[in-house]
Amino acid sequence: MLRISKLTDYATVILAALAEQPEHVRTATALAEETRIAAPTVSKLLKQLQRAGLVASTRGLHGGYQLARPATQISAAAILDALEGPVALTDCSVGHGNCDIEGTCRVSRVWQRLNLAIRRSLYEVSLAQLAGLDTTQVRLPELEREMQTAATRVGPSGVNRHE
Amino acid sequence: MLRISKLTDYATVILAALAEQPEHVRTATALAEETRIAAPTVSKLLKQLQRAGLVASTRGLHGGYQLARPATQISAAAILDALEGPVALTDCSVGHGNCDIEGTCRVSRVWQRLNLAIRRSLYEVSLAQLAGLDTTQVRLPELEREMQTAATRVGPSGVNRHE
DNA sequence: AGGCTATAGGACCATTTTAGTGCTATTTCC
DNA sequence: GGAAATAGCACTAAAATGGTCCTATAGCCT
Repeated sequence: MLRISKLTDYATVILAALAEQPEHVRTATALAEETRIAAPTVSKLLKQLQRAGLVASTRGLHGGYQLARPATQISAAAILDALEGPVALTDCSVGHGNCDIEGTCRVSRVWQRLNLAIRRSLYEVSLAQLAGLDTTQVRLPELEREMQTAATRVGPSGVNRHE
Repeated sequence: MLRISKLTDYATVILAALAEQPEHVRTATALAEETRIAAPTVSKLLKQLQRAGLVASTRGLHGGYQLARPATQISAAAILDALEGPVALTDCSVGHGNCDIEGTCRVSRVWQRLNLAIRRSLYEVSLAQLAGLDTTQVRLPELEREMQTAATRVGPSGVNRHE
């Protein structure tokens, strides 16, 4: 769990494709072929990304999509926000007013803190890094060592496939 | 998004209740009353937690549940693992063998890194901290400042309610 | 021994969320 | 005006989630 949706994963692949040639305008169908993702899905995702301001679109003949700003200025958090709304570990936040133990519940405070920790990590990673274009500066230094030690217990989780 | 399920949230509340009196054995129904969570749900969750080794159970008359080990030695990651399986940002990990762009996909590497960053945060927080019993040492120092600056843009997300 | 009280482990169903498709309107170039 | 593209919905199918119930088993007490 704590997974991102498949659509968000697709969106990342699409954005990464756009990031490789930022000034080149491409159509949704062209991107579908390039990424091997179903055309209607690509189209739908691009519309969402446009609304969120991550990609710019031109309509009409010879229209298409391109990144709205440099890949270095698009964070992973922005991508998640665009497709899934803001990160919130617990549902409680969208409250329906029926929490009985609200007053005595001390659990929330630290969930909130974790929430921010995760969000911070997502802010620090750019699309350029996700796409592998900015290899010089992946700013999660404290994790370099962790990656080796934790590889065994995380198992195949981190090995992503995109379809 | 990136939320934990409601059941995991419940589980945390239940565990927090157990953490307050670690040596006191309580029944599922007693915990249900205490936490105001529906009894069958509490029972179901406790069974899962028992299987995961987070709580110890005694059967028969005067049976019930208690923490299997001190609250300081139960991490948030362990709780999530128990209820939702290991954290994996992308579905790809549970592969069905139909990823077309596997070879050329450079996106995965950084998702993996983010995955570990998140996991690390979850490892560093114990049940004792979640329950507010161990206020002395909440080990996410770099976030203290972030919490203030980010409070505005995160909105009500972090304000949890438990029902 | 027998009954009461508790957990163990399923099977099961309703609801919600997610994924994916399709249709119509609009914009722009030729 | 027509062709090619995006914009914005509405809709359906499938999967995950949340929640309930039933039967089996273990332990204590009379």
